[in-house]
Amino acid sequence: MAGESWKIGELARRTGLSVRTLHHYDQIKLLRPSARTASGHRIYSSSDLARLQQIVSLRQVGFSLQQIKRCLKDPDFGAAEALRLQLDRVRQQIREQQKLRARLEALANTMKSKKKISNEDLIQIIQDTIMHEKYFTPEQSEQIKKRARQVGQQRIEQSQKDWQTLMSEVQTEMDKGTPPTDPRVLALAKRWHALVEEFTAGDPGIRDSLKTMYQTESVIHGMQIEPMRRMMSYIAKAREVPGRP
Amino acid sequence: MAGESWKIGELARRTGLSVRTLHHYDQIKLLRPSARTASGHRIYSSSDLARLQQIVSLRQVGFSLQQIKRCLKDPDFGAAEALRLQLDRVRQQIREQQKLRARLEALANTMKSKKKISNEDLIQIIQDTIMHEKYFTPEQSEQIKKRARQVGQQRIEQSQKDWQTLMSEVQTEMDKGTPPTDPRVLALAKRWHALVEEFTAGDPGIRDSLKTMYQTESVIHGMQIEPMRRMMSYIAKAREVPGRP
DNA sequence: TTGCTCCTCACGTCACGTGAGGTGGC
DNA sequence: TTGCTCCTCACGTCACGTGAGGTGGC
Repeated sequence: MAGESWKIGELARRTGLSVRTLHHYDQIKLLRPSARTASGHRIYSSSDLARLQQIVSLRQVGFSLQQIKRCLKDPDFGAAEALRLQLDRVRQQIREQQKLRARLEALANTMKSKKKISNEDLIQIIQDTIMHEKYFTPEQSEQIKKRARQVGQQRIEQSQKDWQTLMSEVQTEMDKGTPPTDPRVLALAKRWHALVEEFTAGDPGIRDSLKTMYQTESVIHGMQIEPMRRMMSYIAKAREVPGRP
Repeated sequence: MAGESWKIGELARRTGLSVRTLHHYDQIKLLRPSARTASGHRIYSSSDLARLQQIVSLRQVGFSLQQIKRCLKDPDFGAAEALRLQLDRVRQQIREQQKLRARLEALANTMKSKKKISNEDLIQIIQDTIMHEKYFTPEQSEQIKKRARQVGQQRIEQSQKDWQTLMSEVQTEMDKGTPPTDPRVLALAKRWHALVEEFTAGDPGIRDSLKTMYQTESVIHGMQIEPMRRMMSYIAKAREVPGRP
């Protein structure tokens, strides 16, 4: 029981904490050195060290300094209960971080097929990715990605151009007042459905999700989709016709 | 292009943010409403909304508000690079959170076999758990846990009592100055090794880790282990004897 | 005397939450 | 006139990091 003792710097080195941290613990009365020299230097005893090690351990299970204070002072502090809550919180946080990781990985994936992207385009991609998550399950996303790999980057770009072309043709007919029962509109409808089928690969789940997305959102990929919705209902009427006598 | 516009409360409701958050974004010049009423009320235009949606998206990939500001202002801001760094950070954080989760789960496991535990005892268990992690691999921990389940709680408690008894007997012989070559000490050594073997289940890896732990730490399970180290070397000498002619 | 350690303020961090105290528009 | 919304300060959060300016002990 010689009673070893340390100055603040020595204790910091022994424990891997910073001197500032020990100052802070002193300040908030979490760990006050049991003595001071005449000139005011802090002197920590071996029981101070033992307490500090308890503090560090409790920090390492995620307790706040306030919780640690109460835990060390108040025998009625429900430490076991606090640990259970802590576990719940950590599990929840891991789930959230994993979502974020999946999002960032999806972005990294999307980006690696492109060359230089402007910040503006990148933000657009981010917005699309996040919106995508809202309507497609991870399995559906996986399915779509797999399909994209199968058909290849070139075909995807071609499809996008085909969409542009098709939409402007549809808009033209609508502007001209062509009735949806016109055979030209039916032809456009067939191309429309073919492109949708190509994207969904015939998967009805993906088809439904896509439809919900277009019915819910007002802007997709930076485009107002209200005009597109009007095209959709025009095209839908075209399909009804062949069924009639 | 009628140019819709919203007051701050309306915009908050539309985006799910708080009014205070929008005040904050205004304050740090991240999103300033493009107009004010005569009485000073903020008026947000649809392009303000578009910018806000970009901000929200960038927040959802983990960017800080400062990063978002730069990303929206400076075309040279390396957003793609920042995303990669963000992914690294998130992966690292997940690894750390998973360690913490494993620790808390180990604690929950240890605790569920006990009834009411005082905070003091619980802190002791936490310290032991954390120390344990330093010397045993997850596989070894799993091994030890499995073994504990096999032998049962009762046998474990009995072993701990046996340890206490044995150590006090060894201490007695040391105090009496009994030479380690004495047959009584050899008998003690045999009991000692039997208890170690029982804990390690004959696994040499676990045996080594245990030895390293006792050689490195100065306090284990709240006990000074310096006296125990002295016992160990006394006991070790006892073993050397039978080998001699 | 020179280094190194120690001391006490005290501001800064990050993204807002939460009042306080008062005004504006239906 | 009563509610509801809006306004501008301004402190608080959490666990310290980071100086600033000065003193103490070998």
